[in-house]
Amino acid sequence: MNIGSVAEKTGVPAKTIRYYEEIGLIPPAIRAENGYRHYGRNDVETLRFIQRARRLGFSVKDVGNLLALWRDKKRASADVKAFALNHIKEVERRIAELQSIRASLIHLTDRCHGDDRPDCPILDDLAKAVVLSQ
Amino acid sequence: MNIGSVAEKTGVPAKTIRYYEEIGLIPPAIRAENGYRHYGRNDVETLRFIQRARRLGFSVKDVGNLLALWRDKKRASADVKAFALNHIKEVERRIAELQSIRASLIHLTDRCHGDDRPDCPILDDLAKAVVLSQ
DNA sequence: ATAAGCCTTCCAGTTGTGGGAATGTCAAGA
DNA sequence: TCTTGACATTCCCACAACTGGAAGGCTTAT
Repeated sequence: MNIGSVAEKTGVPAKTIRYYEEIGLIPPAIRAENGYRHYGRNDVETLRFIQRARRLGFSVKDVGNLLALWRDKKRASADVKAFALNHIKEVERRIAELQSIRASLIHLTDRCHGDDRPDCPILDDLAKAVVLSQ
Repeated sequence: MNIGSVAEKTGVPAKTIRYYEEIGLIPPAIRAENGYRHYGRNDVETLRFIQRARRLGFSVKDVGNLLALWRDKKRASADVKAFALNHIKEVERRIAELQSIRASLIHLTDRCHGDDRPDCPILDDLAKAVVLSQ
């Protein structure tokens, strides 16, 4: 299978597959006579794994660790779980931060009448005050 | 005031102030005889504005637009409000995405017993299945 | 004189791709 | 057979928003 077919099957763009190879996330592909990269089923499976983990917000580096755990058939499931729980904590931190930002923004916009007049508490507060800060 | 004092007063690192100048977010600072950048109260105020807007998740480009709105004393408050509401929508999209990711991760970890045994639904699902997908 | 603590510019690295150029290869149709 | 289109290759640049570091200049105090 050429890189284009793999890209189609996995949803990972060809360019990204080459990048993953370059940074060592996946091993170098076997080359055909013409120099084209050649892939098999395992490669597709691996790239799907990577794609799903990426969609779950794991960094590429994290995905590397997950792949290592995946390949190590003897690791304790506790290790994997700890890793995932850690990532959940990180996601929750980001959610909390965004929610705090959202609250501040809503506070600002609520007090802005939003008509033709120029005075606007949003900019006033950005300029002068601390907005809903701790 | 030298760049270091401004950095201290505003919380924006000196390096970042130079960067903002370079990309045109703030105008080039006046230089003293010795080539040092020199700042006044307005500059501090502007950088505080920028800092607050950045903390509210506005991109640097967005901050540029906010600064323009801020300086244009005659713009309608509706313009500013629309801008902010738009940003709220964007923040809410990001929150929703993260919450969906979080739900998937929790679904995975809940089914992983997390002990010494090697079998782990987290990796199994990443490898084989579509996780809580639409 | 020298040391510390500022300041300056410039260059490179970060994360995870995407775009595009220049070039090579393959399969199919006129 | 020649050409055309759709692939593939490598290489380098760009993005966002900084951050770090090197190499050097200025100021002030000791």
